[in-house]
Amino acid sequence: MTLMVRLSDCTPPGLAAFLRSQKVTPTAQRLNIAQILFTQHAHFSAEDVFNEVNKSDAVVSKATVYNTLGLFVERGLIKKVLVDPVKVFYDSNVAPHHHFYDLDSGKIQDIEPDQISLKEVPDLPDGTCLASVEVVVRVRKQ
Amino acid sequence: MTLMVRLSDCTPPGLAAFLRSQKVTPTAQRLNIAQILFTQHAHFSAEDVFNEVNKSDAVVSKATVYNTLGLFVERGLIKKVLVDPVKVFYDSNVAPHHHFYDLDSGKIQDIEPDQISLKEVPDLPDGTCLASVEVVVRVRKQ
DNA sequence: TTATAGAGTTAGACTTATTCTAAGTCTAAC
DNA sequence: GTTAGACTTAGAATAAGTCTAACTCTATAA
Repeated sequence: MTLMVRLSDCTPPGLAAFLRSQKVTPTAQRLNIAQILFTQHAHFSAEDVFNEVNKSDAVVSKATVYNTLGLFVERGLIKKVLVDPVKVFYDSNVAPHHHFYDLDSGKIQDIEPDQISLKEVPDLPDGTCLASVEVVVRVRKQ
Repeated sequence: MTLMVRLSDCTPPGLAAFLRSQKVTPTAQRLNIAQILFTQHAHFSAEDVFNEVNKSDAVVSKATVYNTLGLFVERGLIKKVLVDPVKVFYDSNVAPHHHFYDLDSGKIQDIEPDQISLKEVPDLPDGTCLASVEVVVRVRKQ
């Protein structure tokens, strides 16, 4: 269930098998979206995915794009990245890593996990368990 | 210009002097908003500030709330906190620290700086300089 | 003081990301 | 093949945040 496994076969049948293995019914729309997400490392907004998936002949509605991204997040196939105050990005790299966010260009870049790491994880608030640790390094021109 | 200095005098004249020292003209609306932000440690959404400031007799418009929060961020008096996918929070604690975000309740909590810290800052992308480093530890019930 | 320029504020319209709704379509299990 | 329920859809709805254009205040100079 790592990124490598997913990327090993990005043909429609390969993606369909992968989705099935994740208990996701592989519909035509989901395959189109999966193809976009899993054949390249990038950070997509919902709008990016919508534009990309509808660039060719395929037509997938906005609602389905949001539904599918939400489902994939729920299944752990992609991760939400909250770096921009106005929209959510989605990252098909679910391995532990962090992000640069360029305030001027709005571009997101991965920070490799060995490039940054926490000295210690703080004591969590009572009655809670860890969900994720996200580091965002904001940079600007110059 | 630390939090301590600011909190030492939260009377209207004290706040007015503080704003003036930060090159911010102390209007009635800004004083009302500053009072809310600087007399307690908390994380406010724009809506929180709007409700709080209009709870008593004062009436401050939504536009002014957004303008003022933006101005205070620009002047470094408060910080934006991006932890929630749908709205921005503002933190009157500008000292270096990080945040817990409870996915179930939506509550934000400070992580003291000695509780977490980075082993090393990664090499920044070419042509950029550091703006900020933000760590968000997401937790959930249990 | 008072006049004035420009900074600040306002209501409400607007924009934009995201969610909802209700009706139609597909999938898969029998 | 039927069928129940999962999936998709267009478009309406929601909600955070921004914009506009008119009005009001602040503070500086005379």
